[in-house]
Parts: sequence; C-alpha cells; structure tokens
Amino acid sequence: ILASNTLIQTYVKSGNIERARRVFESLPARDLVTWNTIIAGCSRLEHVQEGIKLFQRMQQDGVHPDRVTFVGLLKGCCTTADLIHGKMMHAHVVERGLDSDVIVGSSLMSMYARCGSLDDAQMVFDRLPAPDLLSWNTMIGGYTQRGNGLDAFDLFDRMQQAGFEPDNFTLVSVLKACSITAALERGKVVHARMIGSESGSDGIVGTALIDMYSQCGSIKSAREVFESLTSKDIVAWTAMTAAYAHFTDSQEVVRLYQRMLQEGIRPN
RNA sequence: CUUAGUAGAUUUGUC
Repeated sequence: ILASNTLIQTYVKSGNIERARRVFESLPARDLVTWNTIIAGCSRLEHVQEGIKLFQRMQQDGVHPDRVTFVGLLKGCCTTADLIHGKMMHAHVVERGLDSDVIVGSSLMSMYARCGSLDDAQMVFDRLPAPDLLSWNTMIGGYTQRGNGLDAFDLFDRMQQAGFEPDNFTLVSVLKACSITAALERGKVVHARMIGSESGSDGIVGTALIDMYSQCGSIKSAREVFESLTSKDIVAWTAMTAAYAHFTDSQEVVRLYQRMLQEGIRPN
C-alpha cells in the first residue's frame, strides 16, 4: 500500500489526475492515507466535485475521514472559491469536533476568506482554543486580501499582545495592508522594527516594503529598500519598475529594465 | 521525503 500511495502522489505532483485515479482504482486495498492522497490530489488539481465524491465513497467503504482529509477537501474549496461545498465540509468538521484543530481551522479560514466571508473566517478563528502563529497569519492575510486593512492592523496588534512574534508571513500581510490603505506611518514603524532582524534581509519582505513605500508615494524609500536587497528576483524588479511606471517616470523604468537584463534576470 | 494549513510584483477596463 505504501508503494501505491507514493505512486499516486507522484502522479498528482506531475498534474496527472487521470493516472493517479487509475492507480487508485486498480488497488485491491486502500488505507486512510490512500484516500487522503487522492482526495488532496483532486483538490490540488481543482477537481473539487471528484474529491467530494471520493469523500462520500470512502465513508461508504467504512474508512473514517480525519483532519488530513478535511484539509485536503477544503483546499479545493478554497482555490475554486466554492463556498457551498466549503460550508458543507465545515459542517462535517464541526460534527466530528475537528474545528478546534489549528490546521483544520486555518484551512476553513482561508476558504472563507477566499470566498469573501470574513465573518465566517473570524468565527472559526474565535472558536480556536489555542490559535497558533499560522492561525493569526491566516486571519490577518484574509483581511488584507479582502482589502480590509483596519481589521488586519487590529489583529496584528492583538497577536502581539497575545505574545506572538510576527514572522515574515505576518510582516508581508501587514505591509500589504499598509499599501492598500496608504498607511505610511504604520508601514514605517513595521519597517523600523525589523531592521537588524532576519526579516530585514528577506527578499519577499523587502519586496513587500518596496510595494508599501511606492503605494504610499514614497518612491525614494522604496528605491532604498530595493538597493539594499542582496539578491533581487524578478518580483522585486517588477515591483520597483512598476513603481516608477506608476509615477510615469519612463526614463527610470527603461534604465532599471536594462540593468535587470544586465544582471541576468529574464523578463517574464 | 506515502497524505494536510498562512505571505510578495505585473495583468486592457466584459454592465
């Protein structure tokens, strides 16, 4: 069974759901991991209906779904923004008392946030007996992605009051919240606090800073952050050139673009 | 390392 499960996962990773299914169907015996693998595979490849059918079939076969099963199913509902099935899965989760689990909780919150139901996401969060760093990050990211910067800030403050140290994921979400609300002062504070820390030299966090400063109209600061990056990937270059494009500085856009080519970064 | 959770840039506008 172990070998078959691995084979299924290999096909899933290569994006071939048909072959994964064929192996799955050919098996004389399946364990919980087999079911979880194929269900998560369906979700990853956005075959949500298929995943749910398999979920029903596994129960008919007497295999009891666990946390991993639901995380797999919810991932599909999340990427396809399928609120109907997401709520259906939530009901199953509650029925089994799995809604207190942090990973299941994050999956539910992501799904609800993606579907625009921040209230539902917040309810899931509020019911977690022991939210962890990822729970906070998921919720903050959810508010940010829905354009609700103020609630993101509020949670950011509360997570620190609760004793959690923001990590790079937290910082990127909060900086993005600063961008969309043009909260330059708050952005500066966040930036100042991470100078000298690990996050201060992270490329993804740096790109979020570039975006924050340029969206707040502070292109000089954006440029300073950009120049301080030890390695600049295509996303950082795009963020920086987009900033100049936004300020209609086509000279600088072209200059940066040429420098990017010189440094061996290929445009996409 | 048999299966599960969070983050960055760009994107021509459908009435």
